[in-house]
This record gives sequence, C-alpha cells and structure tokens, in this order.
Amino acid sequence: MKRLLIIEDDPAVVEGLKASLTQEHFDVLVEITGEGGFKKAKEKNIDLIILDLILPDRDGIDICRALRNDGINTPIIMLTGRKEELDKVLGFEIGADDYVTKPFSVRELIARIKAVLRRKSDLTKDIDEYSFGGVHVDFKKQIAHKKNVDIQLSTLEFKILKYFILHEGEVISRDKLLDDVWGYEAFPSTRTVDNYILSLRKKIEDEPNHPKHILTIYKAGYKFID
Amino acid sequence: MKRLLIIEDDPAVVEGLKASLTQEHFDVLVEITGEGGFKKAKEKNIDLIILDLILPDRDGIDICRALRNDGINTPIIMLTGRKEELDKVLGFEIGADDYVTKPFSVRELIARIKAVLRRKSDLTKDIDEYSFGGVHVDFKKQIAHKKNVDIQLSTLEFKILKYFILHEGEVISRDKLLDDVWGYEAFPSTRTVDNYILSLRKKIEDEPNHPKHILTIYKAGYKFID
DNA sequence: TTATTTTTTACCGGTTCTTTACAATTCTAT
DNA sequence: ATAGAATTGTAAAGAACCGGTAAAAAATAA
Repeated sequence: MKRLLIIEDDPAVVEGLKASLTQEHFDVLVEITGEGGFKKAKEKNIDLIILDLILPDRDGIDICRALRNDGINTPIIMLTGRKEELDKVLGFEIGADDYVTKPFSVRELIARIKAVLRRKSDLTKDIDEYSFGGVHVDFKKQIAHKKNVDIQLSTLEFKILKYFILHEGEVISRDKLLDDVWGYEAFPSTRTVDNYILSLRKKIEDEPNHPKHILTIYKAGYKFID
Repeated sequence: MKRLLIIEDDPAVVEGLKASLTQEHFDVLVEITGEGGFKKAKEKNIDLIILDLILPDRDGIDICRALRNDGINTPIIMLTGRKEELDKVLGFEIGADDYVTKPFSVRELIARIKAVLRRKSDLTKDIDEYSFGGVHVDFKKQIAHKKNVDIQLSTLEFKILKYFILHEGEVISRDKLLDDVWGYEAFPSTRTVDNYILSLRKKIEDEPNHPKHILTIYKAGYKFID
C-alpha cells in the first residue's frame, strides 16, 4: 500500500481528500502546517506528497525546494490556486512532479497520483531475484536456494534480506531496519532484529558464527556484503 | 523482435532515436506526418508507438484518441514539450501508456519502452484453457472438470483461478488480488479472499486441507503451483 | 418472490514473532 | 594487559497475530 502525505491547511479540502484517497487503498497522513509537513516528509517513509502552494507558515515552493535540497526525492504533486499562480510557480522550476489547479476533481487527482507513482516506480530500482555466495533468492515467488537446496525463509525474513541486498555495503542500524521493514506502526525492541540476523545467518551463511555476508558493525548495526 | 513506430516530424529527433533504438534490437519504422502515422499504426503489426504531441498536420492527442476509438490498443508513449504541455495532455485522459517530456535522455526513453512493453504483455497474455493435477478448466466456456467429473465454479471463482494460473509460482497478496480481480471500485475485506480460497480448494484440491496447488504463504498471501 | 453468489463475522488452532535471560564478545579505561 | 561495562549472540518460552472454517447476513440474479 502506498503512503501519501497531504500538506494542506484547509480542513474542508483535507477531509474530502482523505476520505477519497483512503477508499482508493492509499495510506493517508495529514499535516496542516508547512513546518510539520516538512518534518514528516523527511522522517517518515512517504511514497508521494500532495503539497498546497499556500500555507499559513511556510509556502509550498519553499518546502519543495528545501526537500529537494536535502536529497528527498519523494514525488510531489503541487496544489495551486488559479492559473496565474500556476504560471508563477512553473517559472521557478522548483522540482515538483506534477501540478493540479484548484478546484480539481478528486478523480483527476487520483489519476495523476497513479501516473506519477507509476512513472517513479518504473525508474526506482527493485529486484525480483538475486544471487550471492551460492545463495539464490526469488522474491517474487518467495523461494530461496543455497547450493541448489531449498531453504525456508519467513515472509519477514525475505523482506529483511531484500532490504539488505538493496542497500548492499551500507551500514544499517537496527532502528533504521525497524522503521523501513517493520514500518512506523510497529515497535519491537532492537533485540528482535538480532534474532532475525541470527536466523538469517543460520540459513544463508556457510559458517553462521563467522558470517561473510551479514556482518556486525559494533555499535552501529549490520552490513550486507555480496 | 519488437517493432516500434515513431511518429515525429523533427528529423534530428528521428535520426537520433532510430539509431539508438535499432542498436537496442528494436525494429524501427518512422512516419513524419500524423496522417501517415495513423495509417501505419492501423495497417501494420506494431508493438509500440512513440508519438509526438505536436505534428504539422494532425496532433498526437487526436491520433491517440482516434486509434483507441478504432479499437487499436497498441501501447503508446507520448512525447511532449515542456511541463505545461504535459499537464494539458494529462488532463484529457487520452489513453496513452506513458509520457516523456522533451528534452529526454534516450536511456530514459528506452527504459520506459521496456517497462510499457513488459506491463502490457503481463496484461495481454491470456489463456482459454488450462489443465493441472487432474483438473481441466475452460475459461471461455466457463466449464471445469476434475477427473472428468463436472465441478461448479462461480464467475468470480473462475476469474480468481485464472489470475492464479497466469501468475503461477508468484506470491499474490490478498490486497493485490482484490485490486486486480475485484478492481479498484470494490472494497471487500481481505477475509473475503480467504473464503474464496477455501471454496476453490474444496473444488480443485484432492485434500482441501492439505492443498498442493493453492498454497498459503503465511503473512504474505497465496501461491499457485501446477 | 426464490435461488445463487458474494461478503461479513466470529471462533479456534497454529505459526510466527517478540521478549527474555544468560552467554559470549568487544570496547574502554585504567 | 586486565577488569568492568556495554554490546551482541543465542535459545527457549510466551504472546500476538494470522489464517481456516462454517454459518449467517447481504447483495444480486432469475
């Protein structure tokens, strides 16, 4: 399910949008201030931002630029008032992915959200299969082999392994892993992570107590190496 | 080899594209007028059309609409000028599969061509009949047999079974199944899916409580195995 | 209406996940 | 180098959650 962040101060607009988008199977977060929205956009794992141009404390152009400056490439759809406003914005080239002029039909907005997500996701790297050190993993089928012998992984283990592979070479802290794999609604302790590492090592490493792929980085987290 | 049709009047763009796409093992046809392109698209066996929005005689929106009207579902990637032009096009909902804004990198265009072709082929591939483990299903006639004995499936059950067969081996989440089989307008609970699985298993499995074909993937969904 | 299909609901059983406690290791400060 | 503190490895037990299932309710078709 895709998670949307709406940054908009008009309660009427927010309520309508939230209802419709939730119905469309989106997970909807709302912020009514620019500053709050900016923070959420940076902290949380958001798939797309719907950003009002005019906000009481900090305007959309500024937020959009600031996010891009901070390396946040989350797709942004900008809500603008009249046509003139839109023109003004376009002149600046601020890095939004699409623009919708108020008043807009929800149907149109949904179509654009889907279009933008599709465009982005095509270009975002994802993997269906991966091989390393005698291990082959098919994430689409949730099947794994080690030296051509089946190995059993739970769904969560597949997710964790995929996360490590997608971030090969990077040090991943336990908290980061909890945020990105478990999600922000779940709060297991960091020790839960250790147990999954233990389990994964047993299944994919030749010598689980001398791991070659899932390394411990003391006081930091873990690192996956091909 | 996939055959592409480029409808574009700018010779510079055409030459660059043709060279690059030919290198990528595409069979490339070119038309420099809208009318000519429209005819070729209808006559010839084309796998994908790259269509410029602005053409001297007849614009891309019109051609795209006309093709869809005539029942031509060949994938179309639309080339547009600046963002404003793209906005205008997106507002219309004309039936193109993707949009690329000039100036574009050839690399990006190739990525999108491949993405669109892949997407289409997923949806296009279809089956009329299928057999597995003593079960024979005729989707066209909506008839099914198990060991030569009639079994009764509802229309929805046929659809679900077909979806599983078309995605053999893949893990299908309940939400994905709801989206793809039920569609985005209906929102039954995910437990509804379980009940259909229950019902299908009773009809097609030898031991419904030890299924060999429709497997449960805990915390993920279901998987069909022949 | 009646019959059929679809969806919801509720309870049970089982698997996975999470915690916990203790052992082993690594780091730091003497 | 060594002791102590902090961090990580590990296995086992309980908790939480998920899926199986049937029956009732709702929607739809005949």
